[in-house]
Amino acid sequence: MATIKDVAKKAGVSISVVSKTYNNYVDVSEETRQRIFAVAKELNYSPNIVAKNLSSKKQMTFGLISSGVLNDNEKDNNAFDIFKGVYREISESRFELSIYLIDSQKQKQQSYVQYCRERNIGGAILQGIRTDDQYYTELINTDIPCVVLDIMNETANGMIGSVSIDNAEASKEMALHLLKRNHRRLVIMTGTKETYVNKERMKGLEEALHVYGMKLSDVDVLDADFSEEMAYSLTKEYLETKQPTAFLCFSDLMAFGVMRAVKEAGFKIPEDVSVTGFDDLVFSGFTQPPLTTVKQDFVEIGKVAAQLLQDIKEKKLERQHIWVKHRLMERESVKTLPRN
Amino acid sequence: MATIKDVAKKAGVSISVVSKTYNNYVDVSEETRQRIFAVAKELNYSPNIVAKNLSSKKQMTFGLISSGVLNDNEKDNNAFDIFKGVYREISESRFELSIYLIDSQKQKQQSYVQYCRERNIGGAILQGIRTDDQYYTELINTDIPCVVLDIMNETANGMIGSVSIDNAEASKEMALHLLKRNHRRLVIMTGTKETYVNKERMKGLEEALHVYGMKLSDVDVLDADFSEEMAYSLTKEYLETKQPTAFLCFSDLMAFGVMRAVKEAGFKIPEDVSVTGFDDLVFSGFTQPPLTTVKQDFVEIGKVAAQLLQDIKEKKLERQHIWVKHRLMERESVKTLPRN
DNA sequence: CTGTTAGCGCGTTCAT
DNA sequence: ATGAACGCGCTAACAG
Repeated sequence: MATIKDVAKKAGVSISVVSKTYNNYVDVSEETRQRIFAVAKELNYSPNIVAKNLSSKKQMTFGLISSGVLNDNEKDNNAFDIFKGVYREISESRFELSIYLIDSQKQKQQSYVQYCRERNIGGAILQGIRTDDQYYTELINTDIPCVVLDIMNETANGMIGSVSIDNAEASKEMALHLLKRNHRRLVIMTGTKETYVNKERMKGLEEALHVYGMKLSDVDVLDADFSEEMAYSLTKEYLETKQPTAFLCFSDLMAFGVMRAVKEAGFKIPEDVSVTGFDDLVFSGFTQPPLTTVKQDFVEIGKVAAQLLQDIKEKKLERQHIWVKHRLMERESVKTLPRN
Repeated sequence: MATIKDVAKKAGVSISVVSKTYNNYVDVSEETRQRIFAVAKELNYSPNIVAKNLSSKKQMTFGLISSGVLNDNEKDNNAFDIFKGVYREISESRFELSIYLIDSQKQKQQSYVQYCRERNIGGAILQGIRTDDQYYTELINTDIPCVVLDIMNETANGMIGSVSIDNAEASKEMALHLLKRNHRRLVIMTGTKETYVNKERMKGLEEALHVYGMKLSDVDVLDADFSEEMAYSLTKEYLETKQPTAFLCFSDLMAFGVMRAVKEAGFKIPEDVSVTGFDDLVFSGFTQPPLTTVKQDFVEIGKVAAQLLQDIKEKKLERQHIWVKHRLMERESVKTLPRN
């Protein structure tokens, strides 16, 4: 492959002139500029990014540190959609994208900071990372700009941004959706308690209940840790003694488990029991019946995260947290009950 | 971040000794070796991959050039699974992985060769690339080792490997599966004619027909270009005049389209019409009825491709093409007909 | 406008 | 067993 040296020699100039024309310096005569590009084309030259990266102390690559892409449930394509959004955005910028996928099964993972340092990564997007992850803490305490997803950063570090939908609001809307349709005997299938999203969704739920003069203690809360299987067995057990009118689930995956258990218990959805989800996975439009849920636009979330990271990197940061809009997808898993 | 220089200074040695200990040279005394690692740990040092890449003329990164990840049908996660397999394998090796996703919508894409050169990429895995892609031809004619998926390389270039299931055999098995169950009025829903996989599947089909004393002209062939929608409309139209006993589809996506059209035409699957697919998408286990299809293990394909690429790179290549085994997934979309 | 020089962080001879 | 010196391909002052 042709190097900058080859181009310089053939064009009869020094390498610095070549470098300058490629980096849009103004002090290169239009004539030599043209000549250099002509020679470059002839030699099939294009600058080596690796060398460029090392030489200019500028950092030109961003990292996407993501858990959940590798070992997620096969029906769960969220992490993948985020990846798509990030990739699209970054590929249209002048940055490179490096991917670091965490396999939560495997213990031996590398420090995120080390990962970034080794690759001269100038900023990272974190997805599916738990706040109690030691490497997470290590990373956000460095000067490496970060954008975190589904975590509200409590850190004072100005280089941290975050992106998510308004989980509390979305959850409130969904609860209201059920309440408005006269559902009162509700079961809430929640996810991992400690997570930011779960806390937010609980908050929204409480607000909705409050509107109807109810409290959290007026509904049953089952903790299924965002797991389809756990939701399935909890529901199965629950239905042996009680019969609620609706299950409000904090994820579609859990809703799938609930639906399965409800059907196996001999109930019809939504005639006997209503079910709602959260996320809007591809699957959710094809369940029987199609699932009413909150749509999160993960591709958009990824895209926005990548934009925010660039903004932070270029110091033109305006806000710390960006809300991506969600949407209530009304399908056929919810029945309107007669007013009692 | 600490550099090799810092470590050298603190350990009281020259940088070359540090470099050597990190690169497993034998001529470093065990004592200084230990000391260097101790200092490195203290300084939180780890070698800069970018610099390493530039300095050693060895190429340490592989590229995954993939079409279909970005703009594929949302139900189609094949490209993603391949990505997973490749990532897993590469991340356990000493190589880095660079991703290059092709958006077939956008015209302005960069030459694959240029992509590789700029990043000092030492080998590439190509997926979802068409053989009539000009950049494809350009790339495989260089000395850059490549592994192509679902393409049988016709090139003489020894640096090219390929991985796929045995499409002909799989197709034959599926056709036999139908024939054995006394289906004779068959409709074959084929994909893009020019593709390698389609040709192979046709070949297998013909072999199966031959076993039963039939020829290709004894069945109806509909070309749906691997598109769900096209399969849908072709089926719809077809069913207005004819009534076959089974549709053999060259992809699950097309099978979905067929199933929809069949149902809309008032037929039951599999009671009135049987349908089979190819790929085994996540969705296929959840259609009504669950789809009988050929499972391709895409994660495995990705993994094998990455292994093969490493082998080629390290010159210990044994074979050019590796077959990954497929599996016939017998579910509920095929009925056994009474013998006629 | 153009060229010279000095690195970036590291690997690799070649002496010692 | 260790170190000095050179270079990978490029950017970035600084001179001219």
